[in-house]
Amino acid sequence: MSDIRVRIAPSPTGPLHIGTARTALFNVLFARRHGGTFILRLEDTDVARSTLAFEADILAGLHWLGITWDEGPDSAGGEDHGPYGPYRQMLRLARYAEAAADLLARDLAYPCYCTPDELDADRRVQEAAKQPPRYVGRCAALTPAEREARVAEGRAAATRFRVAPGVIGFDDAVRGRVEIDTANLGGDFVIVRGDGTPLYHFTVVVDDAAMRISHVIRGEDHLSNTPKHILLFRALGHPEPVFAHLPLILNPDRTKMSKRKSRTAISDYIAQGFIREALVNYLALLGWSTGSEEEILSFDEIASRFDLDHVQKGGAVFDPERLEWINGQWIRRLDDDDLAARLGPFLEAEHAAGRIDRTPTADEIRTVLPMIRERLPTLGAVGDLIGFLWVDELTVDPATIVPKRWDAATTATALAAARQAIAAVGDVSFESEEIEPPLRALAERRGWKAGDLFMAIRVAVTGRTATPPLFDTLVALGRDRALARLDAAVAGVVSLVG
RNA sequence: GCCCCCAUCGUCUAGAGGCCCAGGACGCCACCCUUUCAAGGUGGAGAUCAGGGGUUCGAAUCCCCUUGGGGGCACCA
Repeated sequence: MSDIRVRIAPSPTGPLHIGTARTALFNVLFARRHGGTFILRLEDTDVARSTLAFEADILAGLHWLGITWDEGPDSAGGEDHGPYGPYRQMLRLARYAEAAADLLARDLAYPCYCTPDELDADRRVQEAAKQPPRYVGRCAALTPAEREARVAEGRAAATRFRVAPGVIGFDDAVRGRVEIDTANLGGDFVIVRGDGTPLYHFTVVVDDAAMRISHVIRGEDHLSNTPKHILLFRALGHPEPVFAHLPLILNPDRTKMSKRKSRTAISDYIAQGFIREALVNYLALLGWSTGSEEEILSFDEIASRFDLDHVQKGGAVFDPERLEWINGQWIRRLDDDDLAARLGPFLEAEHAAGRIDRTPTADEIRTVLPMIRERLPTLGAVGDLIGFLWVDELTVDPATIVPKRWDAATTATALAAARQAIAAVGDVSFESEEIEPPLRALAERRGWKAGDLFMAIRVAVTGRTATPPLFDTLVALGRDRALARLDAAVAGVVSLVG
């Protein structure tokens, strides 16, 4: 195992986001490609917004995608494993406190007694003057006596890190050289809240240092914050990792992908019936490419090709249609048992929602696979596609049964004749090759276009104009039910004739 | 307001000075296949490589400027 160590550090303040999933994916891919270690660390210091439910959603989502970590918590609220634990920040509070005390002792940081109101006021003044927001430094040079006075006032002290003048430069693995003047960092920044809980910029560095992270691969939204992190690494006396900032995933209007404008929760995609192979494939290709024209790739194939050099710099608009196409490609590649098993939950959901009257068995699903596999953009489409197979009372509007070129009388006659022809096919030989010839012969004999006849039958027995191949559908329905539906349809259409 | 990043078909992208008057994929259109819908096949429309200057014998590829877009600037992560 190489000494490459990367991590994903989600915050359990919301369900697993598409962007987090992709960042996690790029990190594992990088680790797997180079024989490194992939770590999962929970950044749960925002106690007000973090929940165990979100934590569970995130871990389950990553597991569902097939993303596994070498170090970190196994499950929500579960045990940590790995030599650098614990891997949830609320369990590492003592370390942050120690690091902060060290910084304080060396005067690299100082206690700040400013109240939120004071800070707000400062910000408003700066805004009015069209100045960039920045900490004014009110507490930067307090004497011991002045500090004691504020404490005596009962003011809580936050800890601020001193930002020294200078230019911070680093070689981003995807963007190249980046240099930022610390004068633009907004002044000394808070690393520990007044209540003693540490803040993100601080914990991320303390932990990345402690966990020996070698490459920080994250979203571009952290690019501007990187100098703060570098300053902290240096203050803590730890070598800086390599940084690699990935392009953002965008809404259709090219702003950072958000819940408001796009579907961002992985669980939504799972619920719609996207499969992990497709999501992984699609996400990997969002911002990265093989450099070749390969499109459909498995996790392992991607892992063997992955590199940071081919990561795009510009943001990428999330394109649901392309995802759906890739999903269809992967669904077609699944073997029967696998596909049937994955379809199960979706059919159960259809049943639970009352759209079908019973949940088909795995065997039943398997027999119907050949006629639906190429017609499923998502697993969730299965109900609309063949749900009619499992409804007891199919209600069909008679008017929809009449083909465009036909009138009701012709339709009634044709359906009745078709009913006879189908009934003539015995129960034992009720196969599509046995059903088709007599129906075609019937159409020819009466001068009907076969397509019209078939369409009338199709709508009569399924209630839809778009279905899997008709004869396979009739077989799947079974002779008795097919005939019963035909009878009902004839009656309906006859009533139309009046 | 300040700082940083980015810029090839509508979208995802190939392209790392001549192989490019720019290739693939999604989507779109047409045709083929066909009982509908898909899938599949074939073909097509679609990008003066954001614009303008350079450098070079030669630039989508290098440099500069402009424009546009995005991100960041919290006692959020």
